[in-house]
Amino acid sequence: MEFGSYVRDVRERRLNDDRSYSLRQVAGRVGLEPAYLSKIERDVTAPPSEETIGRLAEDLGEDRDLLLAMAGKVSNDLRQIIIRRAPLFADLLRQLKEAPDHAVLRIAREVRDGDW
Amino acid sequence: MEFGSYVRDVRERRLNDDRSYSLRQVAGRVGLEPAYLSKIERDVTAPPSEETIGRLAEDLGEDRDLLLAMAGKVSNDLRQIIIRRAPLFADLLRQLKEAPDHAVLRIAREVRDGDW
DNA sequence: AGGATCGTGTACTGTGTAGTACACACTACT
DNA sequence: AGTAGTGTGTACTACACAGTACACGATCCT
Repeated sequence: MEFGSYVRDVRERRLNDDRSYSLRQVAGRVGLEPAYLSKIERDVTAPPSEETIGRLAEDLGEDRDLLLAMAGKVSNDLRQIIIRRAPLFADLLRQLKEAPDHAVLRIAREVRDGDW
Repeated sequence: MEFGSYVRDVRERRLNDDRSYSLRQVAGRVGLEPAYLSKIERDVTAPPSEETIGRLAEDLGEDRDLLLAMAGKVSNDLRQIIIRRAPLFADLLRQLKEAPDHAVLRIAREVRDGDW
């Protein structure tokens, strides 16, 4: 699914039981021209900037990283984490490319529990 | 160190025992105008595109991911790995942010040895 | 019936990206 | 002494990015 159609779906679901989720009102809260948000939601134009996607995700109660991913972007803080130790993290990510979800999850859990 | 100065240092080191590493010849092999490479090496202009950095890294025998990182960029294939399973990898990376190098390396090794 | 709200069509703008093209002065051979 | 090669200054270009501004017709409310 495209970024825009997904945003539209989410917004319209919210709109069902909250009239403040009209395109115009969301655009107002997020700080965009309604015409621009309209074009975004119809995928007439490319997804907006990372900052705008962040505000949109917050207003719609969606996961910021997921929304960014649908826009083909990676959050700036993640980019910085990789860049700081580039060859190291590059290798790790390429190793993890084919690893199943539960393995990646297990690793994240182990690291969180601090057993290094 | 800035991207450009680093490239210049590397190139001049190569130039010491191989006259084919003049700015003009490298530019020729990599497919750039000499004036442009000159501006890049003096950090007068922003680092070039990912593709160009890749060709530069190859010609200079440098690590592609490292050079990209110095340019503030992340390789496209890594971005795709994250984007495919965005919230999952986002969480993992944030967990690993403070982990020491040897811990990250150990994880990469374990994954490579396929014990999941 | 009439104002408020709704989504959208069209035109325009400023900034950044990723370079090319050409001319110039300096140095190094031979 | 001449020519080949070196790095650099300046001007320019094409295209993408990230939007704003305004007008329009349709719908809802009361």
